[in-house]
Amino acid sequence: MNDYLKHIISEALQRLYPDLELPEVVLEKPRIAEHGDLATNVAMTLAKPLRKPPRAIAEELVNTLNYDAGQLEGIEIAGPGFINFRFAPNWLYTALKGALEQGETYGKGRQLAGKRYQVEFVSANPTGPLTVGHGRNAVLGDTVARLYEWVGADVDREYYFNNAGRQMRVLGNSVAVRYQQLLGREVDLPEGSYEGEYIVDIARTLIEEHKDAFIDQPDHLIFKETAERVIFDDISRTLDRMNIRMNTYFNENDLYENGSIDDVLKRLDEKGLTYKEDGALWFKTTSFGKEKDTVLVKSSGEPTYRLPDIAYHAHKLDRGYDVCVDIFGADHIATYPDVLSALGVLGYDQNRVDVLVYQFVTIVMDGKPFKMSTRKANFVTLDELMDEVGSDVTRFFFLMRSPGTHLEFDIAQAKESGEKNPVFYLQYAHARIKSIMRKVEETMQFDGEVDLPLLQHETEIKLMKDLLDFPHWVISAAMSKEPHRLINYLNDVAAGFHKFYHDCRIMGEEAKLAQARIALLTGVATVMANGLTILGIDAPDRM
RNA sequence: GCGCCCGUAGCUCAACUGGAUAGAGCAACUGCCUUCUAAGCAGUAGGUUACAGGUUCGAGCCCUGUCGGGCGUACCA
Repeated sequence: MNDYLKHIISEALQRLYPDLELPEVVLEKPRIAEHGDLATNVAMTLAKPLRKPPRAIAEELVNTLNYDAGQLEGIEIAGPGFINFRFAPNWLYTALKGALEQGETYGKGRQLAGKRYQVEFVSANPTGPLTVGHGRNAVLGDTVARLYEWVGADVDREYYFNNAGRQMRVLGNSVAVRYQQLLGREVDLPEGSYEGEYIVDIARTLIEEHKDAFIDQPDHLIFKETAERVIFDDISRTLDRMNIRMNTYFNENDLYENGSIDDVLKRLDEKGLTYKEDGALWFKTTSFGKEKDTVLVKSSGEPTYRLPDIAYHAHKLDRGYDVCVDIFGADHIATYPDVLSALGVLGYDQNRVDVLVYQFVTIVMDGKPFKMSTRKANFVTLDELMDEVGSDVTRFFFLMRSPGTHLEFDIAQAKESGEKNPVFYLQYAHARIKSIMRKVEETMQFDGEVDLPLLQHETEIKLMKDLLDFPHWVISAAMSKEPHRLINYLNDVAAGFHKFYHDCRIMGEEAKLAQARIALLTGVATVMANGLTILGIDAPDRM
């Protein structure tokens, strides 16, 4: 319908004003239902170049418009010069029928068909369990990946980690100290160690497996390696509970072993963009508008994290992805321009790297902001949260707000809210429909074709129109990387259904009407189920 | 100091990236269950979109400045 209108409008404009450079015709759904189904503002945008009042242009345009009366019921000029289009009811029924035929594929698009996408997210180093602080990253990344899949892309999910840095050494030592303590040695945990109880658990498993074999070798790699293994197991179990399955875990160390790091250094050097000073190797970021140059290799010979970051992105693009998407919090925003600059220098198309930056989550506990620290072990893990509220509520909570705004996560409220949490509003709509279906199946019999035009009630019309918007919102959420748009939409659909539930009945109605209504509800259930699937949230048949 | 993000109802947040009368959920108040799930529906109340200018047919959204908050600004990750 959208394309059809665009087409006839452009055509009319061409006939009216042959000399004019055609503007892009924008159609949008008016916020207010009385304003029709779709509206365009072309008349207003043309007011200036044509030096005519917008309403006059709109009138000329409407008069020359060639349209099929079977598709459009009415065209009006309103306000400062909007042209409002009203669809013929027939169009609505045909479209609904089409949606019903698609069933669980309804809403799938082909916008990114044939494209290979990679989404890199979570990427927490294995120093401790995932906390609610990681939750937003994990859920956003996975859901954006699902959205890309839904619009046709082939998507890989990747977890990038580093097990070689200072923090990991501290981790290994923390385990070693706990190990010694458990075996009766008087050793103090050094300042800055990991204090969490899980460290003691890891030490305990080491004792079970090896007794006191390593009591005099606190520097033995087994401490770090065991910790890493146990913690990674824990992390992937947590992700699994949240319906997140990674395709690959990429170790930063591979970039050193496969030569990517050296390769990047060499190629940057060939472009004359690096130099040595004070024993360190610098990247001339000033030539890209930054105030200072950036250190790539410290005077100690150790690279800064920026160098592997660059190499990692180059490596990802070399692996053949059309687009690589990073999900990260506002604190990492600074690295992004450097990586992009470097990739540009290395000859990559910078548009192949895309970033979703989300604002921080403020944890509120006992009514006060709560600063978490993995090291100091004052944190709430995602597992603990899911024990309380389940994974549906957890996912929903992180998705319901725009990534660009700060998210306040009140632990107490999330735990309390349980049943009255907004996610239940959506699930309830689905369960309620399924319940009706079960009842109807037992008591009513339908034969013959469904007669959709029997759906005439105001709330039925509204519902039908809402259902037909689903594909639009999937695309919108995917392309903007803003899953909350889909949530807002599903909320509207659920509200429309709940209203329908009160306005219209099925059991006790005349059979043909009941049959048509069941068809409509099938559509609603489909949209709710498909939408919740995209969000990684269960659509229960009963609650 | 400089850079990025944010500031919308008492609270938490929307507003499809410049459209028509700024909307939901909590919290408050009022109604609606002998009929398909009241985890619901209908209604009342709540706003100078932080402030001051500017751009244009039109601004919560764009530009400038001010105030307030967050994050950066490391030879830390």
